[in-house]
Amino acid sequence: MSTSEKRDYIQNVSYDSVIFGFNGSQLKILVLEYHNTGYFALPGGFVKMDESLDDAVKNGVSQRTGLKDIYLEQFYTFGSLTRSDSAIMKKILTENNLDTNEYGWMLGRFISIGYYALINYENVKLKPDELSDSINWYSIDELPPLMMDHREMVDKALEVLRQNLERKLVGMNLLPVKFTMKQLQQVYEAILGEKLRRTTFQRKMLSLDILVRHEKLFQGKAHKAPYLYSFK
Amino acid sequence: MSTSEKRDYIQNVSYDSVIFGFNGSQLKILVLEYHNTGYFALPGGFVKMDESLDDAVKNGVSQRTGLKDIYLEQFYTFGSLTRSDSAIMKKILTENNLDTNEYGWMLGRFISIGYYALINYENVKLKPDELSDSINWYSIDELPPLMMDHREMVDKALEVLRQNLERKLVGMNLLPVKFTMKQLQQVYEAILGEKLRRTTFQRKMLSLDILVRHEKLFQGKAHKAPYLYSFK
DNA sequence: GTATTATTGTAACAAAATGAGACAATAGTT
DNA sequence: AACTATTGTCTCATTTTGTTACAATAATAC
Repeated sequence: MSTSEKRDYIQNVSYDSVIFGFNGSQLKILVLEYHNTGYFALPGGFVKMDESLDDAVKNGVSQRTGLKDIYLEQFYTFGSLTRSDSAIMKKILTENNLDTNEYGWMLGRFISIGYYALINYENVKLKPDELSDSINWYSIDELPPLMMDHREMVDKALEVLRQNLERKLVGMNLLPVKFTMKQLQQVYEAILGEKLRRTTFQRKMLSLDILVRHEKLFQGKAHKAPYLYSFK
Repeated sequence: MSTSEKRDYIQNVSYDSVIFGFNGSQLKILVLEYHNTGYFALPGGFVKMDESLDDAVKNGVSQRTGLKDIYLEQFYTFGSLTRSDSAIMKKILTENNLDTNEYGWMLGRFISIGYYALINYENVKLKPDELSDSINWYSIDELPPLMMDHREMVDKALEVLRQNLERKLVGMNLLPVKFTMKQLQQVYEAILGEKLRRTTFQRKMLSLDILVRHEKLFQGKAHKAPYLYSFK
């Protein structure tokens, strides 16, 4: 980044992303850790003056995951005065040997737009950015302490995701193209945080008329092989 | 406004509000018209550097309606590049004899956070601001053409309001404290845009255990008087 | 007073959706 | 060939919702 870049971005506006993936049994999100600070945070970024908000988020999430065509939903905009913390940002800059004059604009108050992404866990190639040590998957019930209001963001993202689960088709973004009914049920259970009845779930899904049944999946187990399905 | 105020506001960020009221039969929203321009718009404003987003909206809506303790919900943040239109803003400034140098910051690209408000129609005392001719109620199905993306905002606000109708209690904000079952049903019908079955609606509402039944309301009509209810 | 009218509150039954359990089919193992 | 665990579907019970019916009024008309 160069000094001129300050003017390229909308001032005091950022975005943060809650990137959901599903490893087959648990719902996970991506969390990064800033160099030498112990600060864990959601992947975020800024919006260029000549770039739409959606594109800014899309590009940012793509860079970090190596994926294109990411399913994104805006879930809330965080605008309280107390959410920004200049001391935390200062430490992040200092530990990364960045000039706090040049990057002083990062210390101000930010309104941040939250997006969640649903991605296929297995296709991801994680790429830390310049400021961060690492970016890793964490189970949503085993998150490290997140800086500032990022924990609140995760909770809100999950709340909105749960609400959208009934209205929008979610599974297709977290699963491979072909999946078993059990896998689909596990996605629902992971998002809702509760067990569902197998027979009721299957009846419901089939009655929605959104699935195509394919060949069976032989898993080498000593029981009946399940069918594979895909979304219409 | 003075020149110094430019620095008091977050640049390139605005809010817009969809203020819903219910006149007894129709759902209405507040729309203002800018002086000498023919431009109809949603009430909006900017966010001061030392003010939370929620407070900015709360204050703005309060000033225009004369109400306190307004029920507000954030519904979406609009961040496309094409949504801002400097020609329209310029005309608004010119027709109000405002210097386009001093107020040039209003011509730029804005990310706008949408909130909807639910208020008791009857308590409102409307106050146009300095830039606008008038502020008036319009039925949601008889809106004038709105400038920029404000029509899209109304549609999105209504969509989110409908979704929230099942989850959150909405009637209390659009009705007087005590109301009849019929009035409550009319609010639901106005929001959902469809007729509901009287008996089913009544049974549902009573079974939710959220209403208190009070005395009857004698309307001077030749039929059984309905009970008044309030929310618990 | 008494019949009339329109609306309200609730009951009764039908239809649909969901919960819960049972069971046959079956892919691999013993 | 018997056994095991899981899947797909069926059945019946329970709950929720749709629909109709009807008694209980508050004012009006006579």
